[in-house]
Amino acid sequence: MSLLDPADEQALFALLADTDQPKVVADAKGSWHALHARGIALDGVVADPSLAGYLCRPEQRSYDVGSLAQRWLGIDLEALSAPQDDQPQSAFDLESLADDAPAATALAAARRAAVLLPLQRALEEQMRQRGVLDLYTDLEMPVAATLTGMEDAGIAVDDAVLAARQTELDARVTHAAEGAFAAAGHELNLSSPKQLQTVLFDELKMPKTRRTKTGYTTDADALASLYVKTSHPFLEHLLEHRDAIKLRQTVEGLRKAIAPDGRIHTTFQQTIAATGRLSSTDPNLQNIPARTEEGMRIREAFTVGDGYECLLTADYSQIEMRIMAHLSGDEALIEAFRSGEDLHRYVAAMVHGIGIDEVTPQQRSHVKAMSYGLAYGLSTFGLARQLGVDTAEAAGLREAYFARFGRVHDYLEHVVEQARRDGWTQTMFGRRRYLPDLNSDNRQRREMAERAALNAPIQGSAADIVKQAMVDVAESLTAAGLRSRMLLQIHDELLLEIAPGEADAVEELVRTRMSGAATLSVPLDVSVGRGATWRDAAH
DNA sequence: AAATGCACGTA
DNA sequence: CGTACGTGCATTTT
Repeated sequence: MSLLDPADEQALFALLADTDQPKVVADAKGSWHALHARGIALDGVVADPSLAGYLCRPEQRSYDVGSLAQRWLGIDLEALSAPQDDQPQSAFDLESLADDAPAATALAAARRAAVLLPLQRALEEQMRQRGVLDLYTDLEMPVAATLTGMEDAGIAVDDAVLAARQTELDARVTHAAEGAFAAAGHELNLSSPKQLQTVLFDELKMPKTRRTKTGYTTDADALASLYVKTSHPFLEHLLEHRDAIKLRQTVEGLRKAIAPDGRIHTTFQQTIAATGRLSSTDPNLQNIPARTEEGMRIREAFTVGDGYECLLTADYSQIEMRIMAHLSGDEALIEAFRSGEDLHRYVAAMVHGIGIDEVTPQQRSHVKAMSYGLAYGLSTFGLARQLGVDTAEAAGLREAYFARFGRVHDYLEHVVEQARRDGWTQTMFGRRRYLPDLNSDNRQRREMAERAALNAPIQGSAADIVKQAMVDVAESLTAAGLRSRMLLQIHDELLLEIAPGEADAVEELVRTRMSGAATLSVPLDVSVGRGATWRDAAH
């Protein structure tokens, strides 16, 4: 039986022949644009990133052709393909298809290829029905092309800097381990939660911490609170060891990832995050340390490459809060952004009914935590824990906050309510997230889905806007004939490599395109920095 | 060898 | 008892 009718076969051949036309496919690894990156247009359009979790079986988040074919065409590719040791990972993995590959292998590959065109039709129809076809063609497809360029460019890394950091961290790890062993009275594996629990709770008789599935937590927060209670030197050394060993493994991973061209080429995943964000792997360049001095010294290793003038970072200020102001339509919060005052001081002044000059640093930081917690569905209990105050005080803060910013509260409730009714949430650009657990009988699952529901439109709209900005920036760079290029996206930040003499023009262009990527009822502020290293640029 | 759990880095 | 990720290690399961 042929899976392909003659018309499909002809269309497939046309598709294969047209190498200029960008084609995106979900291959066996869930990697979208990899094929496009290599200039191999051997595939059809089969998936859309915003369809995570419902084009495939709900419990499954991958987009492999097999499961898509199963769900949308009722074709079981596995059953059609005889198991083969040398079966390629996907139909498009041409290099693994040796000339003398067994006929059955070639047949299996052909079947996977053959299914693509009907699958493309089925999925496009789904996207059309769900109102996300434009999102796919006008945003995700251009983003895929942009990502290809960013991956190919990579970012220059100074291995000498990393080597120096590694030597320092080796010493810190050794020293901390020796101190910990002395304090414990014996050696142990400091990376083993199990062994740590024995030492902390059995040998040293410390008070029990929060429970995990397998025992008691030894996370940094818990260790810090144990240190407050016991002042035991073992805890100091352990925390120091944790910190140093984590940084060391980050540095080691980065060094291993340096390509022969002296640059690191990450892979951006476009179809993983349920909210529409990108993710970064091999290595993950979206979680390079930034908050501590030691972390910033790792960022010093990311440098401007030969033939370029500097790095430029551009990030959105408080983009999620701005989206919340826009989506909720809360006039007070909108005014807070329009005022040009320090946001958190302004909000704190409103919450406490005092003048902006009377806001204490602690009031500001508490209100800041509250504001950020809102978008995550932070509970009163969680807020209290984070601020180190009792739940009554946290509840009071929450009440005062919503007394001034009531529309925010109403909006968040409305989002969840509508999601429960529709089964999905929606971003500003129409990206959906399906949340079947909103009607779960299991309270924990249901409440987790509720937090996800109120977060998804906010995080997801931010992702939409940044993606739009990326497409616009890339288009403007090309249109202006500039040689500067985008290298990384870190959720609300873009990092570019600036060609000689282009810095001012690119900064202007990036500011314009980023702040104009969407029109909100509050301005989209962008802050820009330049420097020879990532650290220096991030100012 | 593969899966799971914990811990921790980023936005 | 705060969302979204990726990675490495230890440990358990297959």
